[in-house]
Amino acid sequence: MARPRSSTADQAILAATRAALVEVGWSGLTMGEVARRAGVAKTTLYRRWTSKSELVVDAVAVIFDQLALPDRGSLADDIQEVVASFAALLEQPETQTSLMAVVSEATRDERLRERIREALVERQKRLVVAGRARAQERGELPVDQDPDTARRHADLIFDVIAGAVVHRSLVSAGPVDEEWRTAFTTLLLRGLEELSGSGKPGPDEGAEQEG
Amino acid sequence: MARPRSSTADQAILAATRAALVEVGWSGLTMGEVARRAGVAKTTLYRRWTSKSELVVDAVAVIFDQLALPDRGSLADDIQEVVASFAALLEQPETQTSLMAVVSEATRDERLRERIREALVERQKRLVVAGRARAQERGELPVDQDPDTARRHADLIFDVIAGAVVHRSLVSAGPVDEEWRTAFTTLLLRGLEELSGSGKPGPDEGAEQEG
Amino acid sequence: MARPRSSTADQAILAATRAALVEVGWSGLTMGEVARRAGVAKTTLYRRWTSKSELVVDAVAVIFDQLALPDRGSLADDIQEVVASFAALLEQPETQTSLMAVVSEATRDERLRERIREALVERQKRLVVAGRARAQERGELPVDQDPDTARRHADLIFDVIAGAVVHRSLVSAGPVDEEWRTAFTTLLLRGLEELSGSGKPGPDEGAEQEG
Amino acid sequence: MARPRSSTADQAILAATRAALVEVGWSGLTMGEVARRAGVAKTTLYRRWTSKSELVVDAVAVIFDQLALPDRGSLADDIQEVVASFAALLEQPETQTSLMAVVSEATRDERLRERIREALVERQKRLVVAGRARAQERGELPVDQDPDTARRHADLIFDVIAGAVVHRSLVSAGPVDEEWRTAFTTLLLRGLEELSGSGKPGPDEGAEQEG
DNA sequence: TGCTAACCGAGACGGTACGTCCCGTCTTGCG
DNA sequence: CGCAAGACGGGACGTACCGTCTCGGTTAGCA
Repeated sequence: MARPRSSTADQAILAATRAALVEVGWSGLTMGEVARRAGVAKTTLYRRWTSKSELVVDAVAVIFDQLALPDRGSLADDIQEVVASFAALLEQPETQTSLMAVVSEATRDERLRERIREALVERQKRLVVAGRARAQERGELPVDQDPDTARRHADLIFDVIAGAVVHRSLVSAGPVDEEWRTAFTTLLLRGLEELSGSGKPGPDEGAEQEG
Repeated sequence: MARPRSSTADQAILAATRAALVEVGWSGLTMGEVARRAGVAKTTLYRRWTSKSELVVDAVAVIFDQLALPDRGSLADDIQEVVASFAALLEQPETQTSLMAVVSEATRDERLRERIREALVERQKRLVVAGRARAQERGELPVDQDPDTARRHADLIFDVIAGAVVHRSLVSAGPVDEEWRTAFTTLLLRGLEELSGSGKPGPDEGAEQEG
Repeated sequence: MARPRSSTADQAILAATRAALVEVGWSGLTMGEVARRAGVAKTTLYRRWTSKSELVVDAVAVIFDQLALPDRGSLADDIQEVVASFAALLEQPETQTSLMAVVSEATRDERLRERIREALVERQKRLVVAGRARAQERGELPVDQDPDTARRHADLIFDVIAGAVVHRSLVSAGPVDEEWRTAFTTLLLRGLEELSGSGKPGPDEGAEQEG
Repeated sequence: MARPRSSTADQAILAATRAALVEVGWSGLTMGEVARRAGVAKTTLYRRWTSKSELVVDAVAVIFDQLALPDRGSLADDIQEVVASFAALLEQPETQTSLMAVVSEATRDERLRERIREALVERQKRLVVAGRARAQERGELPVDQDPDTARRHADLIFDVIAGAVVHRSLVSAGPVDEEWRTAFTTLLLRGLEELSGSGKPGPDEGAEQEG
């Protein structure tokens, strides 16, 4: 009956949020400033997002959607690739701050936790699923017997990869360089085989493509 | 020549910070409230810590110092143990929020990053070092040839364990239960052997592997 | 276009200021306390008055507006009257302190000086103007020839009366009693005639003095 | 028995106070800053003066002691002279601010009021006494019959002169220029004659309205 | 095609916490 | 044992944002 909400405003707000994040970071980001940049009233902003955190989750989600998994020919190379591109994303200051800050807020806010799962975790888990499928096609990993186990393994692998990279770059504050990526991939690769192989031997040469 | 700083005040402030964190959480924590609880003037507080973040790093560090690594007889059990106790720490809401918030702030603050490395990362890395040494004594892992490589491996393992557990519980928001711990340990264990073995199969798996 | 400022708040703030002045005096007066009493946020207060001084000028101005000049039948009596009522105002401790403190601040603040001129000086000069007009009607003083000279004389008379009374009661700390008022009026009255008469002898002293 | 107080410190403190007053004014003046400039501990300062006000009264008193009354040959010229030199003093910003601020504080502090009377009022009243004496010698004013009346007249004159000049320059914020001084002197001179007109009835009794 | 309700921008509002400044007092160790 | 140095508990400052609440002015969709 009455006037509908302007969708132009939504886009302007998210764009303004990203722009402001780059310039002033999470803690310097204020609702008032986002509103000002978007040429929008604070009221309008609060009508759509109840907090800075929710706004930032939505604004940041699209950045992670840029991640892709080009086929590099082997599982090892695919892992190295995704680790490298994820680390590259985390080098952008606004991604770092936003991600951690939002996670921090979420520890006290179930609603926000849910939004993070939807907008970030589940969306990026696709990379793991794709990588595993590809490795299975190549015969590098055994084909899943049980879809439930498959999902649990994918979850674990996602947490190990994302967790290790984030911890390395943000907490330990060390570089995610060639050397680190190689060592990490080595560690992960054998672990993966073991996990998937359920007791089968896994010398990385020897019976390599033996299945 | 002048009056020295009161170490009583330091203790009172850190204790007050921990107490307040439990009650009101990170975002509810204010410098004024900490000062009030500690029976101290705000100025005294700012004379020692320039921000809420630095204060919380120091206050939280002692909580992590409680982590220990009792000898469970095998590397696998030791890993399971440390994962379980680390996860238990992360179940306390104030630990969760504080840790992530502080990491988030640190992305824009080198000084804070350094304090985190000193007070948290380097201090807890001792668990990995101890676990590896013990496994080497038991013959579960080959003895280090090169101290530098040893350190890099310890760093990697620390990031993988801490990162995976944190990501699992805080980002993916899944439980760190018996099942997850077992799967994670399996993954990690084989990866470790591979990493340490420099191509050689682990000593006690030798026969098994080669069949 | 936006919400207009609440005039209710203005009134509440000025009233709270006066009330607080009576209770705690100038130096005990804080912006925070005024805001609390007025049921108003500090920001609202600072939006209108940039300092305690400006606020107090406005709050005190209305007290001085109570001054009136009832017709006592002669210039001498009118002067005695205004001196007495002005001195009575200055006996109130909050008027004393506020007035002097504000003048003191104004010596370093042109903006405040202007506000004092507007809110106090110009407003109260009306008493002098009215008194002179009445005296001229009565024939006690010659009618002004030149409006500019008239204004300068009024200014001078105002400074002499206000200055002498303030100095007497606040600096010399002596009483502005009947005796002092009579002596002061005597002094002022003859001076006035001389000033206004532009060389003409005063009506009742002429022969006496020259003789 | 114990070590005596350093009198050097006293001089250094008063000098530092005057220097600081010139630079930062009354409101910018802090005990800590005075101590720092004087190379003295705050403790030492508080041992001698209990408040900023008392310190400033003592520091400012010596400035007023510079006032002198050279003989200009006539009462009118002497008055013009003292008004001019007093106004010149009041043009120095630190004198203005300090004087008014101290008077303001004094309205709530009898001890300070007494110190002002001693250090400023009584000391400068000498100018009036000297001027009257000189005028009486010249025959411009009748010789005093009663010392008590003489004192009261001197007090009144002092309040009128000091009050008018202070009010003119600090409250009305007008210039104490040649024109103003002349008008003021005219007013005062005739008033003085009338006031001194010994034994004669006051103008508002006796021959009040033409008689 | 005009009514009218929901939308919009602007920004004032009552609040909370901030980090700073200065207060006046209290150690501490040098001379 | 007086002093400088400066740490201490305390209180107010003026600012920055918060999230809510008027304000008029502006659409959009039903009548």
